[in-house]
Amino acid sequence: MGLRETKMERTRRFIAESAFDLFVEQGYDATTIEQIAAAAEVGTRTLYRYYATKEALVVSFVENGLDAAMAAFLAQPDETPLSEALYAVVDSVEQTIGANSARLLALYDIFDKTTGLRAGLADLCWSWRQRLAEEILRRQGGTGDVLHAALTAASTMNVVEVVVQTWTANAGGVEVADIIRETLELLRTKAIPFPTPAGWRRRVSSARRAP
Amino acid sequence: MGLRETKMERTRRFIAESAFDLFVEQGYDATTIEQIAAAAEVGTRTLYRYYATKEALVVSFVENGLDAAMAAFLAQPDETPLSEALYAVVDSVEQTIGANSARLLALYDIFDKTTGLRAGLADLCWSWRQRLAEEILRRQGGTGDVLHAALTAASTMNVVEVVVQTWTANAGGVEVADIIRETLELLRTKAIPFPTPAGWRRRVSSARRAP
DNA sequence: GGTCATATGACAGTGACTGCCACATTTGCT
DNA sequence: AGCAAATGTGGCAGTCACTGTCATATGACC
Repeated sequence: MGLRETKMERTRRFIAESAFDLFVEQGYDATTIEQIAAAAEVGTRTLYRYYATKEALVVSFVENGLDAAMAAFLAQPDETPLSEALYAVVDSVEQTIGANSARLLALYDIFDKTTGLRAGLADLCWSWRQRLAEEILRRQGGTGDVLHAALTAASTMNVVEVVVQTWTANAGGVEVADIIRETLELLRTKAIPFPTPAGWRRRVSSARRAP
Repeated sequence: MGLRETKMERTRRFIAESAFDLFVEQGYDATTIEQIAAAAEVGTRTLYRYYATKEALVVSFVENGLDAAMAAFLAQPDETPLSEALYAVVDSVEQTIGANSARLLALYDIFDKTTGLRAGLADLCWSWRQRLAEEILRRQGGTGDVLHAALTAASTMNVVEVVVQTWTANAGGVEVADIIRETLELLRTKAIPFPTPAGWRRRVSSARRAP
């Protein structure tokens, strides 16, 4: 790697770091781009070449975590059952949280103190879910059902979101591993009720008793 | 209802209407707030009292649909099985789409032509999911599992999102009712694989074979 | 060491959004 | 009807995120 790229990587990190510190210290809204640029010792125009928006400065941290999770999923060989490959995602999230718990708590504190920041996070989850759906479909060799892939991706993402949310709601006082175990246990033992039109209930339940 | 409120309601509607027309005509980004205010015959300052942000002008349409869906859910008596009450949500969405299909297609066209608008939509879905989870929990008399309620809400929302997305992806060429039927059929017949650690596979599958 | 590519930063400008204040309209009371 | 309080309206000035442009500086390659 050339000197140039090394330097840029360092500035990139330094900018996010400075921004994060300022956000923690005086809040997201109260912090201007100019202040961040000054703290990071770059011009505002340069800052914008590294991070397209102010939001991106915060979201990038979560983005890194999700990228790691996606990588963990893609690293699974195609022979592994899908459910295990999906577990790699959850596992990666656990590791990420475990490795940066203090930082992440501060991060999520910024998130819910600032209405409007959540939108960026929600959007990130959304596009990530899209990508996961595509990967699941590709993994099944294109023979799979698009709808089914979308639902699978969405439901995995739900697990991640619920886990993270539960963890932050408890201010990190509960082990992530425990939350994950509990959530997956719940999914295994207690069916999630899905929408069912009134008329079909009898037919369905009798069909289920009939093999 | 007083004269004042009637008038305000009308302006509110007129503003959104004018904004929508302009967005369709010349694109979201290319339309300024001043133009919208001019078209709606109000001052910009007044416009902001009705819609807090430019984004809200677009999102409000979806918000109305989701509000109707929530109302449909809340209208279900507590005795109805949860799965049927959740169906009321899906059903409401179907009705909304059926009643405004042309308008909604134009709306979603704006959404995916404009990067950054999606965030508002994603956030709306997110907060709506939260509300649904709370209502599910309350419906079960507080005895229910928070995690389970969250997962149920999320998975219902997934159905809605997948249905709407499939419908817009087909540019309205497929009946919403068919998409819904197919999606629910899929959920009924084909289990969604959830994350499972590698070691547990045998134990689980053998447990399942042992009634 | 010279040259080319590319990163930087300053400047001016646009547009979303806000606080403030004077003005107009509705409402409620007599 | 008429007055007063409450509340909606709109203009103006100002802040701040963000962008296009261009001169300058700096690492990369020969």
